[in-house]
Amino acid sequence: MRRRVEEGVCEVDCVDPRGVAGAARAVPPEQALRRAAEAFKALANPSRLRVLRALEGRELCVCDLSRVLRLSMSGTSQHLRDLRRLGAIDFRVSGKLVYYSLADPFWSAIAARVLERPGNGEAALRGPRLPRARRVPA
Amino acid sequence: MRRRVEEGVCEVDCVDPRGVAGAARAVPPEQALRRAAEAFKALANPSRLRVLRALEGRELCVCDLSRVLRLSMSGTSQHLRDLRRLGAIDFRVSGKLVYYSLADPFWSAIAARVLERPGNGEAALRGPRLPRARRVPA
DNA sequence: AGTTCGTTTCGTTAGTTTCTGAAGCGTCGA
DNA sequence: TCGACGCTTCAGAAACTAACGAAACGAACT
Repeated sequence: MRRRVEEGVCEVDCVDPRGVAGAARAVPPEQALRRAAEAFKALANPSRLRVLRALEGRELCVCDLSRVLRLSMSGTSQHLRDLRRLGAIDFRVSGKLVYYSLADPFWSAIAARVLERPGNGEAALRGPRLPRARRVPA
Repeated sequence: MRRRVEEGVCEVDCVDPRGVAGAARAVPPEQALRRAAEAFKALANPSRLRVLRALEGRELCVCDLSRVLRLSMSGTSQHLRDLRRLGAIDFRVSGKLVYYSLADPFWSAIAARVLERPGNGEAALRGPRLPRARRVPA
């Protein structure tokens, strides 16, 4: 006796309506989620993390940074733009050179915490296959 | 009198060889960077952040979660796989249902910190154009 | 003025992410 | 033992990302 299965919805009001309601209340508004996701995206790249470390305690021009990143200067410039949008770095122009430096320590601190985490995100590199569920009595 | 400009490299040994050397020393090894970037990638999505909040203090089955995410069940399942790879969540099978819950508080704490940041990553949403440099004497 | 050169922007290409729907797996209840 | 159903996996479409080289921009020299 099918109910709403036709509509791609599981059972009537599904397993735990109160849990769902509570969860819905606990979830931040869409815009905050999008913002935070954007921020994490800015950190989600090895070259950009490299920049945050390279600038720890020093300022460097784009040219030198591109050497540290082993990346073309235009590629480097684009990563720097992303980090600048995040607010993680700032720059200063002196003649022909543009010197970048850390701006908001919040972001470099977060990067550092994840980088220094013992066996950091190691799980994230385990092959695509995950151990399958072991059955547990209700 | 051109030097190495032909090769796409800026000037001889560029602006600040000592800074470059220091930065190169400060930068973590490639693998650590890749791992951390993977971890941040797992957090860099509004739906996955939503999951981490929804599971705060409760466990939910995939079916209910897909309702909270307003997403197909298969899409939900894939996000859960990613978070599981990260080690952020865990699951428990009971009959036909699979209940997911938070595992390592490290990751949900990081997500929370960024989500709760006042005006979090707001910069990251400023239009693509950034204010251009103001000149500053050397 | 004209050239040089560091930096940024643009245009393109290759690779990645995210979603949906279909097919498959495994458990429960009839 | 069969069908129903929750969940996962697969396959494919659409959108996005990361890299490069070419072109543009602008400050500093001649």
